[in-house]
This record gives sequence, C-alpha cells and structure tokens, in this order.
Amino acid sequence: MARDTEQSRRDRILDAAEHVFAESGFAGASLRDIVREARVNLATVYYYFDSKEGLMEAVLKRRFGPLREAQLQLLAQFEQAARGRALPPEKILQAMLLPLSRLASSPPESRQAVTRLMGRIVTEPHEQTQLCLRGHRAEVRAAFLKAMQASVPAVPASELQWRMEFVWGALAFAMCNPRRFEQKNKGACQPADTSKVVTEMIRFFAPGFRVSAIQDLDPEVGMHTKLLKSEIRTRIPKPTQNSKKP
Amino acid sequence: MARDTEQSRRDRILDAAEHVFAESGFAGASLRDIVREARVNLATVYYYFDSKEGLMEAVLKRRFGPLREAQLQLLAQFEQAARGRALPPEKILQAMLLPLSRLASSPPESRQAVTRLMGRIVTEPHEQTQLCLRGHRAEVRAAFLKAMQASVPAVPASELQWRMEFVWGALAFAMCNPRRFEQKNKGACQPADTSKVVTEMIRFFAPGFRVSAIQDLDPEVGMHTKLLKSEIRTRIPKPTQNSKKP
DNA sequence: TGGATTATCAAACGTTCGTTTAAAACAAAC
DNA sequence: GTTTGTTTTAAACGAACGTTTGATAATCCA
Repeated sequence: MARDTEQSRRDRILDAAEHVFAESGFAGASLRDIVREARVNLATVYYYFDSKEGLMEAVLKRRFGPLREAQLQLLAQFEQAARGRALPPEKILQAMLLPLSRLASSPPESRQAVTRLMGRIVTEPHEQTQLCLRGHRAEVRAAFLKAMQASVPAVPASELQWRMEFVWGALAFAMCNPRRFEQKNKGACQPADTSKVVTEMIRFFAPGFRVSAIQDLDPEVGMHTKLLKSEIRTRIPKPTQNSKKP
Repeated sequence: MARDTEQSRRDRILDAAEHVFAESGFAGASLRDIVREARVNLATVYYYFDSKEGLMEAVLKRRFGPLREAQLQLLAQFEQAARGRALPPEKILQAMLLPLSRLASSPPESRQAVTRLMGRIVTEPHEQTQLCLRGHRAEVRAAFLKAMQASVPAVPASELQWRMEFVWGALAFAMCNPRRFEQKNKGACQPADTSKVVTEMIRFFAPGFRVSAIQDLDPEVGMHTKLLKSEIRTRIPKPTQNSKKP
C-alpha cells in the first residue's frame, strides 16, 4: 500500500484526468498531461486503470454514479411526499437539476472541472465514452420520463422525451463554458446562489412542458400553415465553392 | 486548373473534412482519414488550407457564413413586416431555427454530417475552433438578443441571454445525435416534416421567454424559500475512493 | 527475518500524427 | 517547343501518442 501524506495516487490520477478530459475531451487529452498534473509515473495509470479508456470510464463512474442515485432518490422522495398525486413539471425538473447544481458547487477548486466535464461529455465524439455515459443515464432518463408522463398526460411520451433531452442539452451547454455558470453566482458561491440558478432554469423550462403538442398555435405566431407558403423565401445559398488559392 | 469530371479537389476535401470532423471532433480526426475519403493526396490539404486548423476554419466558414446571413435576413424580414411593433418570441425563435432546419435538410447525403458538425462544434474543446465559432455567432447573438429584449422588455437582458443560450444548447445537443433528429421526420424528409420539428421546438421554448424573472413562483412549486429548509436533505455522497486494484 | 505481494519507476516499443520537401505532372502563354 | 506558373504526388521528418517491459522499491504476512 502506498501511503502518501496526501490523497492516494489513484485519486490524484482521477482528479487530474477529470480536469484534463474536461478541458480537452477524450482524444485531445494526453496521458502524459494527466500524469504530470497528478505527479505520478506514466505506467501508474495502466496499473490502476488498464488503459486510457478505462481511466475515462472510472472518471465518469465516480461522478455519474452518485449523481444518478441523488436524482433518483430525490425524485422518489418528492413522489412519496405527493401521496399518489402526479408531480408538477417544476418539481420533476427540480429533482433533476438540484443534484447537478450541488455537484457543481461541492468542491471549491475542482468545481469547474466537474461542470466542464459534464458539458463536454454529452457531445463527446469518442464512442465508448458515449456508450458509458448513456449507460449511466438510462435509468435516470426512464424514471424522469415516467414521472413527466404522469405529470402531463396530454402530451405524448415521444414528445416529452424530446423536451427532456432539450433540458439536458441546454444544461450541458451552459455548464460547458465555465464563465456562463460562474457569472450567475458571482462572488460567493453560496448554496442559495446555486439554487437560484436552478430556480431560473426551472422557471424557463417548466411552462414548455405544459403546452399540448397537438393544439394549434395562435394564428399570429403559428407557422405550420402560413409558413410554408410564400411568407419566407429566404433560401440558404449553396456553399461557395471557390477553387482558387490566394 | 484541375478539371475533374466531378467536383474540385478542394471541395472534396471540405466535404470529407466536414464529415470526419463531425464524427470525431477536431483532435480525434486525422488528416489521413480525411484525404482518404476525399481521394486526394495528403499534401493537398496543406496546399489549399495551410494546416489542420485552417481546414477546420474553412469548414466552419462554409456552413456558418450562409447560416448567419439567412438568420439575420429572416429576422430583419420579420421585423420589417411587423412595422415597428415588437415581434413575439415565437417569431424570433422561428427566424433563428428555420435556417438551421433548412441547413439540416438540404443535401440528401451530407445532411447528417452537417447536423452532427453543428452539435459537435458547440462544445468542441479545441480553443481556436471555439474562437472561430464564436466569431461567426457573435453578430447573430447580438441581433437576436436585441429583438428578444424588445419582445419581452420585462425580463432583464442578462436573463434573456441565458435563455437564448439554453435554446442554442438544446438544439445543438439534439442535432449532435443523428437518430434524434432523424426519427422525428422519419420516412420522407419533406420540408413539411422539418418545419414540424421547428414548430414543436418553438412551442416548447417560447412560453419560457414570457415568464418574468422576478415574480415569485406558485408556492406549491416554488423552491427558493421552501427548498433550502429541511425539505431536501439528499446530499451527494463524496466520490468513493477505493484504492484497491482487482 | 525472509519470501511474497503490491506499488512505483525509468526506459523503451511501435505507431500514428501534423507537417515539410522536392520533384513530377499539368495547363496556359509565347 | 520552350517557358512560366499552378497543381499533384511520393516520401520522409521529428514529435507525440498509447502501451509494454523489466527492474526496483515498499509493504505485508509468515
């Protein structure tokens, strides 16, 4: 057993990998950058994680495992408190977003790495990483979709699934750029500030979940009929294909 | 002048690069993969684009340039038709999303590459690529924020900017996964189907833009006061740090 | 204490990467 | 047909990558 006075080497590697993966993505990150930041030898990564992909999976598991449990637990807690009545969309979104926002404000210095990792990972090109992430999210997605179906039974499930994907995508995008999330709770990063972000996100997204997918829009803003006529004739020009070299 | 019976080598490179970059991101894409798909010599890339980064910039310019102009033109067209009255959020979103959806449905076989490129690029770790994208989007962002401010003057601009970022992020995420966008307009990919996707997106997002950022929520679903009390005590456990190797 | 197990290390392996070079093929002008 | 400039090519360069190896140090159990 290695007994450093500080955290174990394995955890140092995970912290550094989380940071570098969040900053550069899977392909852009190099193990040599990671081990330099973790102050360990290059081979140590292979001793603990077998490969670069194994390291990424461990990084994801460390964050998405607890996150998943917190989300499911919070949702179950809300449903239990509702005593059989369906939860409003706001409450469902709250169960989804609050654990995320907590995760983003827990450790003082690695906070930025966690949020950026979340944002980066959802559009990560590397396939095995993508599969790993989907595995972690599948259970959560199913549970929240089911809750949302009970909450807004008038909207078909396929449409609700899309809308929840929108929320997830919007959140990931916002988290990806550190400045976006930081400047909201500028100054002290109190739990109150964090929950304020969540409050505003919920306020923005929740009304959309209530609108029926079938009913027609107000004619003033409706498009499905008017739009396809002559109203808009703005065509995107074909990409210019100049074959000249300056 | 090279006179192939087909498109020029420069355009073949751009098409292939768009595809490979969309599939693997900047760091994950290799020029050798690109030139193999484009059926040109490796050095041809450097003859036309100087470097890998130059190639990526050309790829972005070819798509985001026309997209930007279409969005701005459509917005201006709507504003002109409104004769001084502020546009409703639905109309503004429509001006933003319709050119995107057209771009996603124009070329029959490269459609998937375009949509995936859009989704991948917004969270691309490579910094120069990120800067290039931001440069293309800045003008559009400003114009649409201004329009949205006029549309919903009760909501502060900073909040509106956030909400528009949410829309952008949600869209990018949806476009990134090919199945997500394809299965909506399954079967024939008619313009009608595409505009249906846009209609549903607008219906989902528009109501959120109207809600004031200041007023309190319905107490049943409000959290800012109740939430921080004892209602939720679900804490995310610290990441498990087992230092054991199997 | 001594052998066995676990953990760490420096060094190297083979491959692939972005990039460069210098010459050949091509087109057009004189 | 020679010249001039543009386009295309094969081959190589050095660097960086993920991964492996084999030896060394540290720890544990008898």
